[in-house]
Amino acid sequence: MQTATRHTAPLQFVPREDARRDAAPAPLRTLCSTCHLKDLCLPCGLNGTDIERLDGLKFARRRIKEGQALYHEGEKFQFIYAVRSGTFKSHLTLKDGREQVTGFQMAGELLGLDGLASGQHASSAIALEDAEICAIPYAHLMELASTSTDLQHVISRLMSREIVREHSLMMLLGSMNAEERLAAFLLNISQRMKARGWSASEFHLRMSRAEIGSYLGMKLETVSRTFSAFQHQRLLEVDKKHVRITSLEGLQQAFDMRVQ
Amino acid sequence: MQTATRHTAPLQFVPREDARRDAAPAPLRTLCSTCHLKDLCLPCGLNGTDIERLDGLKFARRRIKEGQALYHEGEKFQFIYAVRSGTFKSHLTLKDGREQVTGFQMAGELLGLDGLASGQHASSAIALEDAEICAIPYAHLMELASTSTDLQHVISRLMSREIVREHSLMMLLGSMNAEERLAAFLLNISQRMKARGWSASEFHLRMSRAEIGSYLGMKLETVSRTFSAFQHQRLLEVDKKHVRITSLEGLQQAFDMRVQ
DNA sequence: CGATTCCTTGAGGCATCTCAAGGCAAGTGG
DNA sequence: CCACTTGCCTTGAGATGCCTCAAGGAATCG
Repeated sequence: MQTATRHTAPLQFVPREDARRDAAPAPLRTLCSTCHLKDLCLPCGLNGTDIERLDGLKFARRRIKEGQALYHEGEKFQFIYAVRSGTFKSHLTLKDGREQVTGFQMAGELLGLDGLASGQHASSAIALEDAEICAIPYAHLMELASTSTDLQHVISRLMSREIVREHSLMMLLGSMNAEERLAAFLLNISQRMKARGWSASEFHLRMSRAEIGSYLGMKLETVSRTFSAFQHQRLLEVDKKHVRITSLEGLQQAFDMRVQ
Repeated sequence: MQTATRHTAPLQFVPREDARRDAAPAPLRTLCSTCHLKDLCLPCGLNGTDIERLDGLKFARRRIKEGQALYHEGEKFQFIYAVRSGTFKSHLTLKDGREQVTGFQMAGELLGLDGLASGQHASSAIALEDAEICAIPYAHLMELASTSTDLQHVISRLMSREIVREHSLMMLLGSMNAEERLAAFLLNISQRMKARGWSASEFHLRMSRAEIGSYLGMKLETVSRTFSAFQHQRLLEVDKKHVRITSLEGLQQAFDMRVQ
């Protein structure tokens, strides 16, 4: 295990040295209402007035380097994190050192909601590439929510979405075979890429075969073999982490075999 | 499939005929502050003033007969349900007719939180025995929450708890073998029984082998064989659905092999 | 250039699934 | 009350999909 993954990134807002050199530092105040991710992220579903109310939210932007942790399992829960750029994995660590990946988070998605239950983070979040996040103080968010029922609804809805997401994952883990699992995974990534304005058919996976395997409940060798099988079936073209879906219908079919 | 499971129980408060005969009808107003489940259910963690505020909540009590649905996947979401008595299963139905059980709910636990995300229930809830629930209108609950930040916190915490619960299930489905899965399941049931003042070592399972199997991601035959294996290991005494844990330590060990 | 990490592929083993048969308990109808 | 059905559980035997172990290739890094 790398030492980097054991170390939590500093809490304060720190534009990295190289960022200072080749670009203007990020503005001190970032507003939800002008954020390019506002249709995916926290403000999603809010009307004009409420989005402006969200602008009252003071939060820090932080850069997280690849391999660094945003938070660790067991750490005190204080912030909800919104991914601005980059990709994260959430995972639990088992007693014997193995990990179960519980999710991958992309731009506009939230991290840390599982910490509310006990006041401690129930999982760890690791950056899979250099990333940037907004750290929203939970207490402050709830304060703001008490002034707007719509904002309360949005927060509840986001948490419910997480529950629904995990339901489908349980279905996947509980009753699908290797090909169905990987097809479901790739179709999910594809949709999320599309929602972010990227190509739905060609993308770069940020996670390793082992991480995909942990997420899907299979060994890395099985993930690799299933990628190869999809290539032979002419559903994909794979070059390491670069994936091109050549037959979306075929993938859908592999997935649709069992799922609604 | 029985027709009963395809039919949703009526929405209005209906004391059943036989209930009217052999007992006084349930009171028209049920108060959270005097409920025997208040330490497990919605009021959990609230202080005196806020619990009394919860008493402003108007909700109906409903009886659900064994096999009947509280709600179906796809139905409009309007209520959060609190189990007063009885046991439920939540499940998703796959295209090919098979089902994935996503959880079992006991007295004091909440049902329906997955409906918030889209305004439609994402799963179905079926009573595994005659049961009674409180149907709490979600809009009304949120109205009340807008008057109390503590109540908001409690609702968020309950949703977060559901996320954490599903995390552990993912860990179970993703990286444990049959014995570990069943041990984890039985220990979980045992804890929840204990929290309700029942015996932690001897209880009656309300769900079938097939339902346990669906929940744990294994076939009913494997569940049955694993029960038998535990009996041979002198960890359990099993008679159909009646289970007596004779070695809690042994079960813990079967489970602890991998999990924190 | 060696060390390291990640990926791919092969061969064999094993845990779980599949298929099948039979037992038990509860319900039903004659 | 008995014969029959039905649902649920248990157990066995064989099949199989995924895992384990192992080797080697490709890319990255100091």
